[in-house]
Amino acid sequence: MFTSSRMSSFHHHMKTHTNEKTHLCHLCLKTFRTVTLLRNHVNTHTGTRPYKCSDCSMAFVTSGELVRHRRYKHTHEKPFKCSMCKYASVEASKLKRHVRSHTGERPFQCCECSYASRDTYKLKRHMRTHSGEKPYECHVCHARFSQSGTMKTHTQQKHSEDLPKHQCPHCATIITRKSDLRVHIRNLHTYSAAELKCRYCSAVFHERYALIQHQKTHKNEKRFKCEHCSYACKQARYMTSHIRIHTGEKPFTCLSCNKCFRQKQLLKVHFRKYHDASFIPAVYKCTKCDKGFSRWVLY
DNA sequence: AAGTGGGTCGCCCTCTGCTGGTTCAGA
DNA sequence: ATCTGAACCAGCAGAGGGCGACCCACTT
Repeated sequence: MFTSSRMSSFHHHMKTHTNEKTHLCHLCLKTFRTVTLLRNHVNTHTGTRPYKCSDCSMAFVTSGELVRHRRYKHTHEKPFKCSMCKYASVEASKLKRHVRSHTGERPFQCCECSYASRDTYKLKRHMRTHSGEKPYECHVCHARFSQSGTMKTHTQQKHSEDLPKHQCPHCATIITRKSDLRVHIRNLHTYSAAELKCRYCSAVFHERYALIQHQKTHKNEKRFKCEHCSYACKQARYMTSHIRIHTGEKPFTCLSCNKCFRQKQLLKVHFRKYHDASFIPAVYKCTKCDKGFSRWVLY
């Protein structure tokens, strides 16, 4: 309800209800209620910005814009304070938008899917996922992206020489993206309540990285030891064939002369030597004593 | 009537962080 | 040859900063 002690103010107020816009912009034919509004509008055409900032080179059409600019850039005065957290903003609309992050309100519904956003920009940006629009192009390889940030990261990682690196605080690993470092820490350096057992011995760990480091110590170890002699080897398959020395087992039989062998390889060598007519043993000569060998392995 | 200050709506931008598919080296 | 898993990568959403344009009430 508008009240005023002055008749002029009352008349002025009443004009706001008439929608009477008599001031015409001769450049775009738009009409305005007051001369001031028209003048401000014409200034947007001409580029006239009478309100200049004393602390930087910015200039504005209206005094209100200047005040707001000064709050953002120079005074940092933030009159709109959130009652639920420490957030404060220069503009009421920003506070309104921020409050939605507390209430969960999402007034902007996508017409193509169930997504709803808290502000118009996010909905507009989301709509690109339906339209396939990719307005941002890499100036080097011309790859296209739907968001500027994605393009920026791409350019930095693919085409920049001094790209930032992220050192893991727990190990020597260096990872190019901060978010990937977080994944690395989560997967390898986070305490696990469940025991992580070494696949080669009885050791147990509660952190994956420690387990992996420990398992590496087994790498050159001859873990497979013969129960009957001092023989040891790195792989189980070698032990299987070694054990046949003690058991006398010879599972590979030559079909030409019925001779039996412990290893498939031994049978192969036998067959080529005694039954394969096309086989010509290669002669490998020692570079130092000129002695000849029929097999490279003996050399 | 003109000027001023506060307010609203809308647009665009950046920074940030998570997610899931792909690649590649080592087992 | 195959499997596994860590790092790489693009996609996409959340949050907030900054400005343009305009409107309105009040004061001068």
